[in-house]
Amino acid sequence: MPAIDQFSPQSVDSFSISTKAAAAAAAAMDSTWLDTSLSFGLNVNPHQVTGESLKRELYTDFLDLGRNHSVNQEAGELVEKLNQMSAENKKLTQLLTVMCENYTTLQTQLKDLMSKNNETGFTVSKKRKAESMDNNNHNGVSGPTESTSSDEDSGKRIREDIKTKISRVYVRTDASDTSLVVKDGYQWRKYGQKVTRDNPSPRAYFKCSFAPSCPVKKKVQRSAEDRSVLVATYEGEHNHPHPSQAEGSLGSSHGVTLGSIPCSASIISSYSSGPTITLDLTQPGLGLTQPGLGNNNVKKPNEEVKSPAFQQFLVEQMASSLTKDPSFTAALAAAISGKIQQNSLVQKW
DNA sequence: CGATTTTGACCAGCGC
DNA sequence: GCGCTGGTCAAAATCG
Repeated sequence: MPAIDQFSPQSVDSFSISTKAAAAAAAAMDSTWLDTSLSFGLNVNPHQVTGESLKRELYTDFLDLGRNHSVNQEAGELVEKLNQMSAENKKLTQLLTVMCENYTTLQTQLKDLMSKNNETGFTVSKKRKAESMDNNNHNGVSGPTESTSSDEDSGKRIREDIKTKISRVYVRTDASDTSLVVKDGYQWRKYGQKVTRDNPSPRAYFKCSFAPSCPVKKKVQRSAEDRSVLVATYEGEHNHPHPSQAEGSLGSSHGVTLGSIPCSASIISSYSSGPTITLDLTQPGLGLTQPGLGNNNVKKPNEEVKSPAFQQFLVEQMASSLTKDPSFTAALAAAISGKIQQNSLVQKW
């Protein structure tokens, strides 16, 4: 599962380590290098530096600096900046450590839930005949004409035992955005739209573009409680590869993938019965919570959670959430610029 | 010009 | 049986 590996704890650890190294370097600079630079500024002493040419160069530089500016002031500002950077690096390191821990915890919980689900399975009783027939026709050869009245009773029994994959995904979008589009990487063909009784927002009905060979259907409707949340209900399983995977190139993830969801979202995947799992990526702790989105029935995670497509979805959402978080990007930028500054200063000195 | 979306009509299940 | 409701169909419109 390459997508998961891209955000593996190992990779986070390595980044964390490198950030720690940067922080350590900054701390070291605070105690030694900065003191040296300060001493240059206040009382230039080239004999503290080894290498005659370097000493001369530094001495000349600082004499020039002293002529043009207040060296003391500049050194003070530099010390302040580097202290800030050091503190920021430490904060970032801590954040990454916490994030890594949370990620590991979340992964463990997800595995637990999936294994539990695999043990128990679930049964959905269908209200509508049509739905049941759709569920029976996963090979895509669908249509009421295939059902005969003679096997109605046995059909009923079969329908009762039908195990259909129904997953629900909540996507936070702009409330003013009226489009009922949930970009999940697959291609869908809209075949209907209805206003339902319990929700003033219209419900859109989609079929997979690979239909009739692919039986998957999707319903998208805004949440009645929170109009900024789109509720996408998936029925069935795709019997073809994810378009982005089918492309077979590494760059495919830049195309129509789940990462293109126009939001950093709270994503909830669930069965139509069982505990609902809310993966709230907007929370710093990436914690599991119970949603208040009107699902009075408790829901279980679907096997779809286990599918590469969905895991890629999760990973991309995590990455998206991180990259869209201004504080995270600012801290990252500070860390990187700190490193670059450090390197350039080391080269110069 | 083919694919997709829109939208009113139709169908089927359910409750009364 | 009738009405309500959710889901689907299919012709027309729209889009690329």
